[in-house]
Amino acid sequence: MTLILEQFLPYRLNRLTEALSHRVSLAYKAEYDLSRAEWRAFALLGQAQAMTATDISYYSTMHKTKVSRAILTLEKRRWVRRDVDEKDRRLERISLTQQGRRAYDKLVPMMQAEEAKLMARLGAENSKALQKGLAALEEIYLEPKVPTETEGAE
Amino acid sequence: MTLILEQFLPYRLNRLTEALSHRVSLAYKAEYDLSRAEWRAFALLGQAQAMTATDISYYSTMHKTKVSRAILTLEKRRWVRRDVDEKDRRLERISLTQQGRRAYDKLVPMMQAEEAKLMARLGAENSKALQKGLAALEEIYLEPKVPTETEGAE
DNA sequence: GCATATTGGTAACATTTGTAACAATCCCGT
DNA sequence: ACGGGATTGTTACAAATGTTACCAATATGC
Repeated sequence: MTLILEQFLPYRLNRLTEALSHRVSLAYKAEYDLSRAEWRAFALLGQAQAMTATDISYYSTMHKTKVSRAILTLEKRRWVRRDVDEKDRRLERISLTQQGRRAYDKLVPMMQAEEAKLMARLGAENSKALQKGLAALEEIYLEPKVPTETEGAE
Repeated sequence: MTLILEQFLPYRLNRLTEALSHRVSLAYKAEYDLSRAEWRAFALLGQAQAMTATDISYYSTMHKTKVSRAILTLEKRRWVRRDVDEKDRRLERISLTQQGRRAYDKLVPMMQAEEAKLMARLGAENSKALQKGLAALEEIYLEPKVPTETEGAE
């Protein structure tokens, strides 16, 4: 009785995630000395106009205290700012500052270049297969949840 | 200029890995109170006859001190044992004890059942696409480091 | 309206993790 | 055979992380 890890999905995903995340981190670490947590929060904020810390936590699958600290660091760099939501004053809507946006605009092309390079190496056919497979997985495991809902453990 | 994270491979992989790993962890946590690190080392050891800590570190993408500690814990449970390699006395060949093997034999079917359930939900076509895509990725990012002779059957 | 529960976010504390230094062993050229 | 350098694994200490408790604001139930 043996579990063949080379065929076991969590194992494969874990190794690939590690390898890819590490590769990509070289760019934002070298350029801006961002931690992984900071980069993840930052990238999310670059895409949305404003998010709450809870949103970031959900989409990044990072613990909320980790997010809290990442945001604090980004805030100190003046890359993000917070505005208390006037309708629900518990909420802090976090968004990029102009300075943050400039950094973002510089970082994104590097990431896209890396991604493009990868896709080229994969080839059209494999790339397509991958997209299809991942999309199917996401549909099963990442049912889009409304961000404001509570984080059920599972 | 925006990086669309839903299409960004490291982001997608990260979320999926988290979701799947968490799902799977429910089984070994509930049954045996294993940590993630312990489970990973354990699963590797179940598959090979014997591995060194360095091997485990490489294949699990875990830091070597983390591996060192996981092994210690497993050893205390009498699930694994170490034997100093007589040819190279720096090496410790780690392997499952009989007791460890029994636990492994109990755990593996649970994991396989989970995997099978997932594949069924994915469907044959998506599953095939996923396999293909991942295999291609692995070829690029996980160039097989030649396993040390330690891993081969002797 | 008022008490109570819930939510978003932070802080304090304890645990876990990684970095750096270490001992033991081996390798290799001389 | 010797010595510098590499490799394996552990440990001490510092940094990162998560658990828990907490505060403030809001929602809910009576």
